[in-house]
Amino acid sequence: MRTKDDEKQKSIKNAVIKLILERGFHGTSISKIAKLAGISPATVYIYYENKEEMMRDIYEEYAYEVFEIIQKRVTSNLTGEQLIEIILYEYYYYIMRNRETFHFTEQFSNCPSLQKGCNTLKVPTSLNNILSSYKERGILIDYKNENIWALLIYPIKAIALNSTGYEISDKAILREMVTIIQNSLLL
Amino acid sequence: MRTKDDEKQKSIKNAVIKLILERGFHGTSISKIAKLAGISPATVYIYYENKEEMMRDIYEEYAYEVFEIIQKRVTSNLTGEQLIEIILYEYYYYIMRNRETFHFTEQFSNCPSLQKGCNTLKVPTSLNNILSSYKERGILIDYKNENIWALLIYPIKAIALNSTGYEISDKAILREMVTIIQNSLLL
Amino acid sequence: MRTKDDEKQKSIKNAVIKLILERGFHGTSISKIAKLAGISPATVYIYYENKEEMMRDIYEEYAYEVFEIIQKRVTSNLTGEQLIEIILYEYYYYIMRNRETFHFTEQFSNCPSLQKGCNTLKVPTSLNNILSSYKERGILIDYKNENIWALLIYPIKAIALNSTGYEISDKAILREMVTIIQNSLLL
Amino acid sequence: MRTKDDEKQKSIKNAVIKLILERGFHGTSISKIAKLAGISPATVYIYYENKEEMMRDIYEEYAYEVFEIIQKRVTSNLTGEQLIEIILYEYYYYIMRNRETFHFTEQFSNCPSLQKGCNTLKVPTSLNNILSSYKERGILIDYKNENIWALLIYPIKAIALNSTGYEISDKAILREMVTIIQNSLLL
DNA sequence: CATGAATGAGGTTTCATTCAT
DNA sequence: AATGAATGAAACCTCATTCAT
Repeated sequence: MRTKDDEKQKSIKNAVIKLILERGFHGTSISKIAKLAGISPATVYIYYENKEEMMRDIYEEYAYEVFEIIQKRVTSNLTGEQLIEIILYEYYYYIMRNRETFHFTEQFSNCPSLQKGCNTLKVPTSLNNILSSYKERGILIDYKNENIWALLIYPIKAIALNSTGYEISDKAILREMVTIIQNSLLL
Repeated sequence: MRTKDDEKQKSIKNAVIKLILERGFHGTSISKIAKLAGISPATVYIYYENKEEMMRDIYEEYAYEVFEIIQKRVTSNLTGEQLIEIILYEYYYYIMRNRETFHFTEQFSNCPSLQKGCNTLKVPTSLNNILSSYKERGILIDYKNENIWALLIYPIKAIALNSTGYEISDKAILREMVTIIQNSLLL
Repeated sequence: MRTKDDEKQKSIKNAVIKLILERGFHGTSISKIAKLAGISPATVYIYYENKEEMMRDIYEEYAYEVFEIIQKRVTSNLTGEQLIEIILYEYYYYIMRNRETFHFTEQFSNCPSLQKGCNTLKVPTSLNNILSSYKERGILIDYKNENIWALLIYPIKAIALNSTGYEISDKAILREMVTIIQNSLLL
Repeated sequence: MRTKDDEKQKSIKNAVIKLILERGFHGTSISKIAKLAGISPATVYIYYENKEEMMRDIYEEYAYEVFEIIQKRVTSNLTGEQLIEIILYEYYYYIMRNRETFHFTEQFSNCPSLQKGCNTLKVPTSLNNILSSYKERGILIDYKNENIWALLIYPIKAIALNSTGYEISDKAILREMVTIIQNSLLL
């Protein structure tokens, strides 16, 4: 028998992300995915039980990616300023480097019918542990974690999505935002 | 008859928003809309040229609504604290009161194919003028407007979307967020 | 608006019966039906909610037809011999005249998955009343109705389905069967 | 290995019959059969050339089973009453014991496309010989064999298929039917 | 012998839109 | 203006079968 082809699954994923970005969810059909991936529509169903499961699987693969990246760059011996700077920069440049997958996950998390049965995105515990450690050491103000993450992530999303494309002004905005967040969260 | 028409158009809009929330974009078809609105599919095409135009029209009607509401509550004789508190509270409770239309517009603004030909959401000039006025009077720190709005709006979105449903903890989170934003934006 | 076309519905029914007879249930697809009826597959769904409902509807239309025909020919002033002769002959020639619809209904009643939700065929009350009347008058032996119908109908089915096509021998067989049944059911 | 093969083929057959009963012909696919039989779809094609041949093979295996059973129980030294009683009872209880295979064969024999190339069911010669023997001895009335079999088999089918499930009334109906048939066929 | 991967063909159904009244 | 009928195109998915191991 033939063995399952990782390349093939990868090309399905790429096709999904490309199409979602270009044409949105409705506009991304199995046959279009298959055509772009260079396989038969029927083959998709060897790798995924149905369209919904396929979307969820790909979503969950990418949804946590950014947190994993951040996690790798963050350690407990950073200053508070460094901690915030790294998180914000990493998040910002992740979006810029991965506009496609980022848009994909954003669309997904705004579509209630797709999210059904799909764990809503949670910040990994280990990252919350780091926050706790900085709070205990009196570096980070003792705000609720929900609010801290809302401040670390969402404003960055806003400026990344509205990015002008002019590198100089983008950098200035990001630079300023880092300062604002540092001032608001550090003692 | 003028009245009749307006009623019909209104019932189309309501049907669209209800269906989008319940079943997402795919899952919202002309015939379902027509059935829910109590009219014939063909009648939809008397009011809108096609589906896309219909969606865009409804989107634009609701996208600015929240800013209009905020604008009405904001005047130049508020203290900085009041200004920020009002914007944040109004935005938060708008989302809570209008989850349906809010989700609709959020989905829309994340779907590239729908947004085509549809002005991306911009904060109205009058609101930017108010920011300028507070900056000039030395009340608001002179950050870039992009960043100020990113801070006034996006963290609130985050906490509104993650709302637990328990009023007490929701209120505490919101209360704290207001304080944080006040501290970070006011001199 | 266009009005629903009875001709169209009739041609759908004919197509269904023809195809079922030629190729069985599996082998009778909506698109084949539509092609044979000269309409679009989508149009079928204007007349029937889905395939199952379509099949059931057509089945129920024809399943009772034979009983209606028998009913019209049967009155209470017949002798016992005449009663049985008429029922058997009518049933036999109905099958011969309507092989297509008969086969259709037979297949249907043997397919458990199709019958689900479809009243199993029952002999109409009025016919049962006639049996009762003949029993009360001491013409028909007082057997259970289930058994009487099993004898009036099923052996005829057998010989109609195995019909050789040679009219002379077919007639002789039928003639003999009438005698047998008369002898077994009449006092 | 011989044993292994036979087991596999048997498990295919069981899967087919189970699925046919549960979900009808359409609804019984090679892959479902394979899954239920615990083998690969491709393996089915080692045992059968294609789906049609598989169905026919299984049909022919079971179609004659009931006659074989009857044959074993019938000998020439029975009285006429016993002969008829035994045939009717054996047939009835065969259906009750083997509803699955019985339904399978019934469906098959009503589906023209499946029957193609498949000998239509004929009563085995040896059983016809027995009828002849009883006729010659003046026990059985000299009706045509077609009619005798139509009376021995088809009314029983009717009452077995309409079985109420209440053993007492079922038994009474069967008991009565035996008497009727005995009276109508015996001198 | 046995397998899971692969697929073209086709299944049922819904879609956005137009037609005829 | 308003409608239900009508439809070509396309949606998702399964099928019987073959391929490569």
